[in-house]
Amino acid sequence: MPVARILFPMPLPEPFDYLIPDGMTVEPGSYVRAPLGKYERTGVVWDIVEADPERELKLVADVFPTPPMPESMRRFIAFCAKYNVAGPGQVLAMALRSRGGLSPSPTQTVYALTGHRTNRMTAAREKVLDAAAEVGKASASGLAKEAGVSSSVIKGLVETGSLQAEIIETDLPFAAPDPERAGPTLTSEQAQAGQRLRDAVKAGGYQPFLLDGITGSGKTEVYFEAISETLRKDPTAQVLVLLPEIALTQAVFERFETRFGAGPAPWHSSLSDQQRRRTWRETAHGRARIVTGARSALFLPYSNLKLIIVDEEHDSSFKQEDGVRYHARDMAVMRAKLEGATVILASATPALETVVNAEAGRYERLKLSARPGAARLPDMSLVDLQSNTPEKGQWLSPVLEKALVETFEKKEQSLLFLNRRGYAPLVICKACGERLKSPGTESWLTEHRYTNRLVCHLTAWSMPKPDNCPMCGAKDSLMGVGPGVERVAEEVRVLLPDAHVEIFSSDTAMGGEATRGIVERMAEGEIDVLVGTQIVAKGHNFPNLTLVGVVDADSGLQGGDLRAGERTYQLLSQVAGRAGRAERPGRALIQTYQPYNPAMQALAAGDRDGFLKIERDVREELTLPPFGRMAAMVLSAPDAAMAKDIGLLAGKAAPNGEGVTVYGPAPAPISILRGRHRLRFLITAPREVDLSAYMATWLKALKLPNAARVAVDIDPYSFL
DNA sequence: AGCACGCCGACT
DNA sequence: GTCGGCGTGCTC
Repeated sequence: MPVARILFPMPLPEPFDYLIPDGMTVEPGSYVRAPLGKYERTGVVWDIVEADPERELKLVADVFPTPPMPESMRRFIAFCAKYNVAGPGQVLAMALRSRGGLSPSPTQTVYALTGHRTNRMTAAREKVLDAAAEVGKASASGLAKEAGVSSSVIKGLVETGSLQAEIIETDLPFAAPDPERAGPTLTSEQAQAGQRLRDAVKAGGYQPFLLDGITGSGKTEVYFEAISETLRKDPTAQVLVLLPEIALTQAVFERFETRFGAGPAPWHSSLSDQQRRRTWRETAHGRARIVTGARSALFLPYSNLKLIIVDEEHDSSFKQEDGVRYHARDMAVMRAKLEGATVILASATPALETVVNAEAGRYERLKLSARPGAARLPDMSLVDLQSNTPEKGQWLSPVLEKALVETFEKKEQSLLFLNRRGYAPLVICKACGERLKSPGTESWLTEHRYTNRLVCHLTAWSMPKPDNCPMCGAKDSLMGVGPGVERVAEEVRVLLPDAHVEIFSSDTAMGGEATRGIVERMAEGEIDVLVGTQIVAKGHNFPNLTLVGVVDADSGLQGGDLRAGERTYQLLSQVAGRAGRAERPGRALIQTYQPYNPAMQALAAGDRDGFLKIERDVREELTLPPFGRMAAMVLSAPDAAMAKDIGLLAGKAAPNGEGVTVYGPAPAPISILRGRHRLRFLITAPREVDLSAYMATWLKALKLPNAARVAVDIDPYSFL
């Protein structure tokens, strides 16, 4: 008697066994319902084995009409669980993040004109027929609302035969992209890279690429060639394009639409339930041919995934930092391997890990070194703040001020970059010296003048700015310290009273609509100086932007983070790359107190490879990633005493491992977060050690009180 | 994950 | 005497 082993999307240690009732067709990968405890739940048949006739088992209740999850996907889930030290069920839960996707689309009744006019017309009926002529097919309530009448009028018109009811599915299939559509004319360099990708897709099988092209060199058009070939070669093949969440904009959607005549299926955290189940269902049935999404789109149940593109592959948003902690870029490469697919990692500033993989021959490197047309990379120069100090209480050096004035006088645009939201990143009391913190954390409150509130950027907690110091009660003693984008914008407004200055940060650009507004005004030249955070670094093209000023280049270098230098280099070169993308040459001024830091020197010289070489040597010397492995274990408890106890407990439980070094426990850099006291271990090992297995053994040996929590992070990025 | 079972403190 | 706090263990 065959038994279905069903994996549930829960943190259970293994799949559970169920009998398959007579007449039910179930295969490995089938999506099923089965009784579990008190309720019936959805799971996936992991495999089918022979039953022990002695065992009393429950029966599989139902099978969904969805194509079974392919074996490659099940193997991917198993790998992902093992590698990232999570339960397979927890990983499966990421793949089932759409409630309705397993069932057929819900339906809706819509009404359309039949062309027949009754002779018993009334004013209300007239209005409805007019509305129907205008909007086409619509629901009864929609039509009634449009016409400004009650829905009983619709009912009457159906009875007289003027309107006809029609049942349609609410989740429509995505329009099919057309691979034969001609793309833009490519430069010879682009065409060559594009042809290499086409050849790889034609040959089939696992083939990893690093598409290494400077900002503005047309990486997108080149990987569009690979997409086109994938769709053309196999009419059921699917393509996944992973993008940083922040880059999933209307503009990107439109680029796909222009190239392939149809937009991609979207997947990201702010989709509605309806959009989510639509993309999920269409992907599972193989009807969505191109999916663009944030990191979680990697866990959609593609029926025939043949190409994965990780755009901006160096971007740290591909690292998931809670729940199952995984790196979508690394998992994408593994998924491509299991699917026998082509994978393209694209970036102007590839991660050191990726460059090392390319140099070792594990990835094939394709270089794009020129900007098409007249566009040139901006001239970069460092502004040494030691000798070029801004006036007290200001943040723009005389050199940068002069450049801003010149640019404005030439009627060109400037962009000032500062990765700090709000007005001031710290608020202190002049009377008692208190630094205002968010409750239950060690994190400082940021002053926001725009809303007149004090905000915690870590927990999003906020309060109106009080008149009196909450500690000593002194009146009007609270003072914002340090620069935020609001304060820098204020400084520019004093410097250039006639200029139109705007702020671009996640606070001013809530939602796509406001973002588009700012981007459009900037593109049309209505804004003279844009002061922005990280959000300005991505993708936008502003033809008249010729000056980029980096207000505080050093801010990213602090914190003792393993990748601080690398990240600073990537971010700043991306920001600087915004300047001079059309005919006019651009320049970038980078304000720093550390002009001799290798990252700064490399930026000024435009010597990315030289910088990577220094980084590489340092990491190799210290056997840090990618030359060694690293993991973190973060423990938290509701109070300091328990935190100390569990730290000792966990330290004692650490197993011995060949070559493994355990550092800690140390207070986590943000040691109190949301009222919980946090400790951290860092674990390093040589490359050949299976650090995942080591961490799993440690976790198993660890018995902690219920209030304590543990999280394992393989290859941590954030050191918070 | 969700839920039941169970064992101790404060209430009609 | 019961109601309900959340620690522990189970779900094929």
